[in-house]
Amino acid sequence: MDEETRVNTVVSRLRDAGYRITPQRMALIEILCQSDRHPSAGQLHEQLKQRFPTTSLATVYKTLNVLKEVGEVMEIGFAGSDARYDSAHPDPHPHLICVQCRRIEDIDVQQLKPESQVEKIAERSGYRILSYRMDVYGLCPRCQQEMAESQAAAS
Amino acid sequence: MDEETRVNTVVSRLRDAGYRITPQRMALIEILCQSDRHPSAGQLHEQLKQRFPTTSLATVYKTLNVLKEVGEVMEIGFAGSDARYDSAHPDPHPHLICVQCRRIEDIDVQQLKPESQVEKIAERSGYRILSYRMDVYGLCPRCQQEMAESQAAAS
DNA sequence: ATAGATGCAAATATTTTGCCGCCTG
DNA sequence: CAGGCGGCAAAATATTTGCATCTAT
Repeated sequence: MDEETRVNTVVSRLRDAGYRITPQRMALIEILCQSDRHPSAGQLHEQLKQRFPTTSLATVYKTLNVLKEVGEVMEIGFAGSDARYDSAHPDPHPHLICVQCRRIEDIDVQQLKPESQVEKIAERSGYRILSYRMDVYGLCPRCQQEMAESQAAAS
Repeated sequence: MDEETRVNTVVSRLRDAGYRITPQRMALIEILCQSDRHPSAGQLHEQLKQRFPTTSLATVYKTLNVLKEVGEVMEIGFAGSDARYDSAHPDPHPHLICVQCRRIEDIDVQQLKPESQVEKIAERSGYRILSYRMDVYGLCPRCQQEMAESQAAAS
């Protein structure tokens, strides 16, 4: 799905749920769909202010909550850090997170099939499974290299 | 590993890292190892105050950070909510989380083998994988039943 | 026209930090 | 007895809420 189609999908979903499409919301949706990083509310606010300088952070949070409600953004929460948002790929999928530079990448689901495993869990636990989350933590190639270089310099 | 052994392991790890074993820390470690729930800092503080009424929440956080540092507690963070801690099972393992009552259960790793999948990710991404996290969200049997009953009453 | 949205500020919630007196090792 | 630790309060961070004004439908 290309970016424009994705934006239209989100807009329709909002409208159908009875929400208004304001310029600020429109802009936020576009920003969300453009970014393949996984921005925080603050980062989204910074970008939004470039187009609407008076926009408040509260509006960003309110809009994000609305988008969560209609299922068009996924929120990824971490302890001691702010939450990250992903609208380009609202369906559950695993993330690869660099513990050094905080970069968050999507993992190609082709590589990993958690769904079949999740079903097994449902059967044995009696839970009705709604979604899942999988994060893999590590050092990205860039940070590995930087650490190797700084170690070499120190010795 | 039984609870007493686990407590001793944590205590040794702290001592070896040069940290002191104070009565408050001892008590917190015991509380952590006893609970199979996944308590928050506030809940731990409540329990700790039963034995040491003057204990402050700051001390709980400081001790938890020390324990994280030596790798003897795992912190599980959520957006918009407080972090939960798990010392009984510090190795990475999946969690089953009820979105209604916030209960967090451990998933028997026998049911699920994320490690093999995680290795595949390492190969293809160039990341050095350090750990992973997997959460499955759903409704626990109890909450399913409660929802069914309240719906029946409403109709 | 009007229900709902924005933006500002203040409130909440969670976690961290500074400082001082106390206690463990 | 010395440096680390506990406790208190204040700060820092992240998110939500109240309210007056404005606007999309």
